[in-house]
Parts: sequence; C-alpha cells; structure tokens
Amino acid sequence: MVKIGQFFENYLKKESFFIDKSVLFSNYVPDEIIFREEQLQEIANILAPTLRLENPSNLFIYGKTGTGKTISIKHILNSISEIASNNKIPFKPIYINCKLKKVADTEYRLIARLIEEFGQEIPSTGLPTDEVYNIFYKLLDKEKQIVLLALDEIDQLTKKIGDEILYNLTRINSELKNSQICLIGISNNLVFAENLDPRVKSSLSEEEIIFPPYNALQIQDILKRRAKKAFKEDTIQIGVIEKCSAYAAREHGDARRAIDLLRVAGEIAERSGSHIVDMSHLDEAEKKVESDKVISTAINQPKQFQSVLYSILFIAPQKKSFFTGEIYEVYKNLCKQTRLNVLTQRRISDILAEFDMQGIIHATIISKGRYGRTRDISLSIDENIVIKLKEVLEKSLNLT
DNA sequence: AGGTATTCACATGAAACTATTCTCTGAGTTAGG
DNA sequence: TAACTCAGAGAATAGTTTCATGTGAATACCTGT
Repeated sequence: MVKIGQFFENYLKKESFFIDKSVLFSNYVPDEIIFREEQLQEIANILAPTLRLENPSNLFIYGKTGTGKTISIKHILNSISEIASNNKIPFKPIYINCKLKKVADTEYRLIARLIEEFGQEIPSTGLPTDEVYNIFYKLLDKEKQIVLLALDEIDQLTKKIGDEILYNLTRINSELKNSQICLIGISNNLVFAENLDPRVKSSLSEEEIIFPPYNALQIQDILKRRAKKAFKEDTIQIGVIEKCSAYAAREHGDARRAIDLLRVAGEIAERSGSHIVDMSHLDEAEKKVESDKVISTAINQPKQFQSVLYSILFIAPQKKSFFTGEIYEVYKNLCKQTRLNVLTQRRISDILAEFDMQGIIHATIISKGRYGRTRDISLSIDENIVIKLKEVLEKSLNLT
C-alpha cells in the first residue's frame, strides 16, 4: 500500500512531457491542414453551392490511409456548417464512418444511423428495412434543407452489402420535394468505383478528388506542428521526428501512423522516467505499436478464428510455408482438445482469406500441378510478437 | 520427344440454414368502475 | 372497459453448412518418329 501511494506521489511530482496529448490522437482535427490546400480548395468549390441552397455535385474522394481525407472532410464540414448557421441556412452535415461495426455497416443500420442524426431513435432490429426507409424519407423531407452526407470508408460498406443503398441514396433526390441530399464518398481503395453498378458510379463520382500520399518531408512538417502543440519545448531529441517520419514514409506516407508512433514514444519515455524522448524510445514505440496492433486484432477475433490462428502459429516454426489442408488437420485436433465444434474446410478457407486481408498471414494461391491447388501460406508477423501472441491465444482458448 | 488429357486439392460462389435479438400484433387476462 | 401480459409471427444479422462449379500445372498417357 505504501509503495503504491509513493508511486502516485512520485507520479505527480514528475513533470509530464505533454502539454496536450489529445493533439496526437487520430480523431483530432487541427485548425489548419497543411499540404492539402489544393484539395481543400477543390472540395470547397464543389460544395459551395450548398450555401445558396443549390444541390452540389456528388463527390468522391480517394486516397490511402493517413493521407488526410477524413480530416479534410471534417474540417470542411465544420466550416460550412459554421457559416451556414451564422447565415441561418438550413444545412445539415453528416459524417458517418461505414466501417464501424454495429453502427453503420449494413443497409438497415446506416439508415437507422441517419435517422438518429435527425434526432429520432430507431430500434436496432425488428423493423422491415423499407419501413426504415420511409421514416427516413419523411424525416428528411419535413423541412427544406440541404444534407451533406459524407460516407467514410464507403468501400467497406459496398463490399459487405452491395451497392444497392448507394443507388437508393443517389436516387432519393428525385423523390424529395423540399430537401436535397449530396453524397460524399470517401474510399482508400483506388479502384473501388470500378466494380460498382454503372448507374451508381456515374452519379456518385460526378467529381473526383485524389489525395496523394505525403512524402517524408511533408510528414516531418506535420509532425513538427503537432509536436509543438503536444509536447513541451525541448523534450524531443533532435532527429527523433525525422526518423519517425522516415518510418511512416516508408509505408506509403501514412501520417496517422507517424503521429501514433510519436505519441507512443512519448508515453514510453515518460514512463521510463527519462527527461527527453530519444531514439531508443522511438524504436521501442515502433515495436509496441506493431505488436499492440497484432495482439488486439487477435484478441478481438471470435474463438474459431483464434483457433485457426493458433493452429497456424503451431505449424509456423516448423516450416516456412504451409497449405490450407495442413492447417485444417492441426485445427481439427485443436478443436478436439478445446471441445470446440469443428468447422468445415470451406469455412476455414474463408477465415484464412480474412487473415490474409488483415495482414496477419501472407497467402498466395498456387497450383501444385498434379497435387492440386491451394493457398501457400506464410506467417507475416515478427518473431518476438509470435511468442506473445501465442501466450495470449493460449489463455483465451484455455489451453495449458 | 512432343502433345494432350487427367487429376488433385483445394478455391470460389451462391443459397440455404440456424440461432439470437428485437419489434409488432392480437388474443386472453385482470382490475377497477 | 381500459390496461396489461404474453405467445407467436416477422425481421435483421452473424456465422455457418451444403451444393456446385472452377482451376493451374505436374503427371500419365498417347502418338508418331
């Protein structure tokens, strides 16, 4: 008890590096967005007609993760709605991230979410979908207004449930008397629109804007600005920011990653009692960010997924690559031990495909000629994470 | 030797099924007038 | 008679299973030289 008390005492006395850590979290919207002036201007041009109550063109935004799409849209929505409310213009910005599970990842839930935006509750299940649509229409058309609907990670949505909703949404306008709705699609899949229904495609991508990745120098600038707000002066060793941005630039210029990295490095430094954030903290942060990502995705998977993953980890040290069938055999034995019911190979195949998508494994479909066709699978997780991951999975699956 | 046909071991797709959660509806029940 | 209870019908959704079809190239099997 005394020790813990002492710890808190010391903790208080110790000075923090941070002035305002929230600046380094990914949901922070800075009041100035650098290196995106062109795109911002373009978006502004396209959306400006809303202020005159004219319906603007639908807009589509492409760009990889961490290239500032989300932040830019949020920024623009904020400033339009500010001006709109100053001038009493009936304008309603809605931002929805379609990837959020249980929130907006199905047709029903997306519409339900929209209805919520208009201040009405909808049961999470039980109602027929067209009923929900009707409520939405009525709500939307009750008064004259322009709705700007930004759908982030829209590719996730269509991947899961097809493009019917988008078709419905683009068509809504012709059925509304008072309101107009304008869609802004945000996707980090550059070829997303290719496999959309042509009708949807043409009406959704009336305007397209591409967000290119940042280069190392730009990330450096962004980091410096954020760091200035987040950290106290002279708490970061020279070179740390440079290295941090180099890390991130290496992976297609993901600014979000760089910012995350910097924050974690700061946290590590603080905890270790150092008076400055130095390179070693950064290195450690990189490891931690990586392993946290892997472990938290693993932990959040259902039991069956965990079993399959564990089976993979079991084989991995023995061979550099292995096939679906081998994993299935191991998995079947594992299920016997854990008393889980055994899923069909068909299902395992899908699970493996998902792991591949998540980047946990690397799988290529190969043909072994006379000996069939299968996935050639190799683990793409760092070795020292594997050990930790294995422990975590054993605990979760109640293995001894 | 060169060409063709087979064949393996899965991949991939579509549809149907199961279980769970939740609403809505209408029949039956109850308490008070 | 109004309010309440409760079972059953319908929906949405996630996670599977079942059935059906596809597939790339190493081998087996010919064929003609």
